[in-house]
Amino acid sequence: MGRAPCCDKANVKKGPWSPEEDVKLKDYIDKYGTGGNWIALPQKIGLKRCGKSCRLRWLNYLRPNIKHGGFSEEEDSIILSLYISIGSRWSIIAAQLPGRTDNDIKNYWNTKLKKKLLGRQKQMNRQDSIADSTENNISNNNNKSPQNLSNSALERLQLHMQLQNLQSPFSSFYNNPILWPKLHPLLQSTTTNQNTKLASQESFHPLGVNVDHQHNNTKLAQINNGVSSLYSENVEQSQNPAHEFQPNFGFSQDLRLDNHNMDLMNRGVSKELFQVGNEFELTNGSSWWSEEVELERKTTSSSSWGSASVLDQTTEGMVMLQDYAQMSYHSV
DNA sequence: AATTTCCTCAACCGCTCTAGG
DNA sequence: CCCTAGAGCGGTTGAGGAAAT
Repeated sequence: MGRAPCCDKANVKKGPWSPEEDVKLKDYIDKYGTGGNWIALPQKIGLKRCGKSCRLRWLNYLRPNIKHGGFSEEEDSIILSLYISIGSRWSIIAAQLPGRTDNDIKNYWNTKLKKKLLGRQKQMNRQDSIADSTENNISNNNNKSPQNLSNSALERLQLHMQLQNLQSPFSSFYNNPILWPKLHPLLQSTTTNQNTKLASQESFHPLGVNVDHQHNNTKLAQINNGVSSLYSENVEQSQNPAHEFQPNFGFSQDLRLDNHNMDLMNRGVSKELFQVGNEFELTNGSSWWSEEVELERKTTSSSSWGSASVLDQTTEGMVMLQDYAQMSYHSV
């Protein structure tokens, strides 16, 4: 007993779209819109296609103002930063890049950008192994990751590692993966803040390109309109009476958000998060930070290391979450 | 020139989420 | 509340082209 198919597979055409099909679909949507019902749409137009297929074709290819290929370095930066912060939430990442589709970004990441980065990481690793083979052995043994660590999370950790290595190659914490999962993120934050400050003092671009910081900061600041300020202001403020804003590298805080949201997810309340101005509020009226403290009090540790969760659902047209991205390239 | 291997990206699959009855 | 249909999303696949042998 499986799930009922969304359409009659036998009478549905699959595979690449012909130009005629494209024209039919585009003309219809241009004139009448989707009508809010993709499933019914192909029948109205006389297309032997699944509604989902029509939707995908429209969103990824036929929709106006779609850009294909030719990602700029700025786009690379944004993708990388958001990937590190929130993982493979392609639709959210795509929302930050006008004209780009989630599918496009996903493909670009999987086929090019990731390799570009990991290529640099291999270079770094080779240098490291010459410099310190002992430490690497320990590290390799410890790299046998917990099975509950998703690939996405691992990849993000790897990228963090790379960023940190490139910036601060001798940072023992980042070279010692065994430390990561064992520390509760809340505890981790105090440790990593030191590294964070250090790391953010130098200009850096993981792709090895020159970064126009001013430009990027402007762009990235636009992205940074939600959770990061939430986190930095609510949390850092509580820890730092002087309320000194520290641009941060994202590692610890990101993980804290992950854990927080994983906790909430596990409790089935994450859907109830809403963005209220610069802070999130639970529907019961308590701030998420107070909720976090409460959760922290109740739970001894959080074992979930799944991919990041970002608060993204709001009503139509509202752009959500976003941030996060305690962008890597901020210089102080 | 022929064959094999690698790479890219459009499209599909199956799952979760959401809204409406 | 519960159920269901449709929308949306992320992971995966495979056809076709490019590069290597």
